[in-house]
Amino acid sequence: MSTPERITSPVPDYDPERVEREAQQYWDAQGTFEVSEDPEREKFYCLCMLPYPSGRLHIGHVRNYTIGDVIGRYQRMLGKNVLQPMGWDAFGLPAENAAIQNQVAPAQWTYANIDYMKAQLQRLGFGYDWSRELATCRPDYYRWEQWFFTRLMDKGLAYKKMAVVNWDPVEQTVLANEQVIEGRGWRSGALVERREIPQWFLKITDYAEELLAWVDRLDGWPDSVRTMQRNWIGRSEGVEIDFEIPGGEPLRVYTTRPDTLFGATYMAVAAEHPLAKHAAQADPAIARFVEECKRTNTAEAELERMEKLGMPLGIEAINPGNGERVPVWVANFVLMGYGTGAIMSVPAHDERDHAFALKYGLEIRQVIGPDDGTQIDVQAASWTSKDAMLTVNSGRFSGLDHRAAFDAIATHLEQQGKGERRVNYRLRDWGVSRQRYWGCPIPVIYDADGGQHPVAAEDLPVLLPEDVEFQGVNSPIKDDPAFIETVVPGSGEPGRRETDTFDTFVDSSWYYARYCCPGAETMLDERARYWLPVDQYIGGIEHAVLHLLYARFYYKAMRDEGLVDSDEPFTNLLTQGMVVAETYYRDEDGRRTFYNHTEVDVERDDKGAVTGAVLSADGQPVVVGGIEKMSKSKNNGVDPQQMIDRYGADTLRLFMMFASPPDQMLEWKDAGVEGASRFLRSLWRTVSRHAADPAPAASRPPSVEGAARDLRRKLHETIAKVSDDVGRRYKFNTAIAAIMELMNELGRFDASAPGDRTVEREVIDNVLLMLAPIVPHLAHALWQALGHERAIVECAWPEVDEAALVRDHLEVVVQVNGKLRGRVTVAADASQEDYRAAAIADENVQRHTAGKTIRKVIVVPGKLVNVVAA
RNA sequence: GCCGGGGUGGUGGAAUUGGUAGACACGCCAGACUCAAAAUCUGGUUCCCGCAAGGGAGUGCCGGUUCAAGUCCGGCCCUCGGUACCA
Repeated sequence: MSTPERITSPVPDYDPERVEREAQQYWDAQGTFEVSEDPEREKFYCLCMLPYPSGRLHIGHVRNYTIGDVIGRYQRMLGKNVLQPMGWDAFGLPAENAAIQNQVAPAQWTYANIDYMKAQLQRLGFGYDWSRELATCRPDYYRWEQWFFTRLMDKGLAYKKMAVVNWDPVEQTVLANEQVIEGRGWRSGALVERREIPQWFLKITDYAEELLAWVDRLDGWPDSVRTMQRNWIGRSEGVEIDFEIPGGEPLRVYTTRPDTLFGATYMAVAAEHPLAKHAAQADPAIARFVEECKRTNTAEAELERMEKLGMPLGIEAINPGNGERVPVWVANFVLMGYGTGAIMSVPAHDERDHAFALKYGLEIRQVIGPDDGTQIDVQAASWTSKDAMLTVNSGRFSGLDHRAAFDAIATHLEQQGKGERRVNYRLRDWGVSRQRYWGCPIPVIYDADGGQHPVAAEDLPVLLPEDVEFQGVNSPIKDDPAFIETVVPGSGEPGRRETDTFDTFVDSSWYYARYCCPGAETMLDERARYWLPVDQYIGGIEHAVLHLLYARFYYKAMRDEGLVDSDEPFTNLLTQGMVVAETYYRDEDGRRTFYNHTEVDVERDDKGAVTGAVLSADGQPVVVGGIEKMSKSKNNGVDPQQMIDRYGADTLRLFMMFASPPDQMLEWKDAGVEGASRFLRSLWRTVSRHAADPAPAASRPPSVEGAARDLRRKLHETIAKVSDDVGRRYKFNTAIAAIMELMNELGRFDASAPGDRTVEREVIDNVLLMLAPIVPHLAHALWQALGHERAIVECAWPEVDEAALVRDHLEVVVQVNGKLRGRVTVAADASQEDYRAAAIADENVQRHTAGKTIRKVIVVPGKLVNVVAA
């Protein structure tokens, strides 16, 4: 504890606003974070997923960017040439919603948001090279996206086909899945329909095999993300089988279970399947059913959860295994977009087929069973195992295991010309067309015959008009002759522009490469080869599949275009857990309005449990909607601005890193910031007082003893732990806790012996160095106050003094039969026998072993002794 | 439905390779300082029994492996994220 007489002069209070302004001015003036390619130094590209400019930063952004900044600044202290860029994922749906609601052009709304949020990021002191800033809605960015798409068209990797969308029949517009609530359009309240329209696709499936193979080599990625990507790609080996239809084209299905062919008792096709369409023409009941199948949105989760319904088409197909005739049904759970749009149903050995068969009284026939002869009842439940099974009731294919039956039946079908082995992927081609305004225009021109022509490179970019007014909800460029009317490249004939725009995932699939070469007059240049791949990528776990898979695909496509020379874009990935928060809403006039927690008063019972909530403005109840991911649409974001204003950026940064480990979900509550603020104020006082005293001797005495030795040991143990936590484990919360423990110990240290102040100084210097990545402004100011000439941002990460870690004695715990019964101290070099003797000699151990025989003594050196007695 | 996470005190979380459950904080309680408040400092704080020493229980639920299980295995429950047009 510091004694009062040591205060030789009053020290200024911690003023975060001033400290942070001065540090930021220093970094700006020095150009600290502006970097260039330097082949002499090891590079480190540290990247956070770029934000959507929704209006204000929310707490999830602060978490994400603080993690990135801590890693970037730490790597910088290790001497690397660190690039940290920042930009804006600026196209997207919310800008159009704002436009429709507030009569403001999406561009204007977006640019205003970018300005505001950029100022917020700068206020937080992140070490970005702002000279590389980009916004995906700027023509100098999307020009190259358009150019690359025309290259993909030339290579046949971009193509057009029919695909289903959610159609709002009242608004006469396409809806995103998010805009469909309980089957109805979120504005109109109308029942949404599925509708097929022509759309552009990228052939990501051409890369399925490579994307899958490389998942195994992404050592720097979390296993959970790798598993999710593997499952998403969903490679399967199966057989395509033709079922003859008397008087018609054969019905082709794909199955991964040809071993169950003899159990196929009915077929099911999608509502959009030609067979269903044809049958609907003749039968009004089928037509009604097919029509009914359109009354659903396109989301897989919805489709899988809805009631499985079907109708017989009055058609029969011939099972090529046994020649039996089986009925063909139309079913709402079979989708045209998957496989062939038709399946063979084996109710005995597939859960969904089983449920459907029970519902409609279809035959359930067992064709596989346990290989030990155990009887199973497939009428009661499906039996789906591939292991320890044998085929039965399968003619000459009976008595085989899964692999043998698969091969024998597949070979038989191939010989008969009725089937072929096929590798299939769950992964589907990437639909990139959006029928919306605020996105990158797809650079295609149609001639009078509907022919497709990529826009010539010299005519790019196809500019999106920014000065627009929304009439209703539809994209203003869809009926804007000035945008649409053009000439066909080459022929000079009148042509019409594509009015669809790109999925915003296209924008975010290559931005990390463009950061490397700002201003380039090509898509990428040589500079990209220096910086890529990204060494550390940090972003939300919600992007585990879509964004991260699209970006991987795009990178490989860029590689094949000769633009980059590595295979994967992100060497190491840190998936940040989401910051989630309570939602509150009301349903009025068929639309749902969400309210922010700041607009709501929560009512609790005696135990603190939430019983309900009312809107502060009118005192009327709102629905407590449950905890969800923070999002603009759910209006459950937390505004970090108040905390910046009140406590400063460093306190907020420290709190965010201390609150939980980065990969864990964080349920936001406003409490706890106070502790971070208290720690920084206390640190400020301690260091300021120390700095106000005369400087201690520069070098430490050759040996320090007693309390000073213990303190030095604690210091170097802490350096070891913090280096491991920050550099390897990404556990910033425990790193901070370790530093707090060290500071608590320093607070108890009475610096009175000669050399003590030197040790105290060693602790303070190293604490500031370790905290510099997390609270860089405060570290900068205090480092300066201690009289260091070089700014802390230019200093190296501390090193562990191994000699300081040495201990003479260790305390270990003693258990009797696994229960803690005492503690003993042993010499650091104690033998197993020493441990055993010390443990058995312990008074409490004696009491618990009295009258028993000691059977075994387990010694874990340095940790514990377990005495097993009975 | 399917795929991937998570569940530990009043709260956030710690326990890194199977070895002391609850580090470090928040909150709360008591005390010091103060006319008072704020700030600061000291002590206490998983639950139950006990003056204490100490004992018992305890990491979502049920069962198992082990000298030893929050951690490993089997089966459940709840919850969050993704589910291809939110980003």
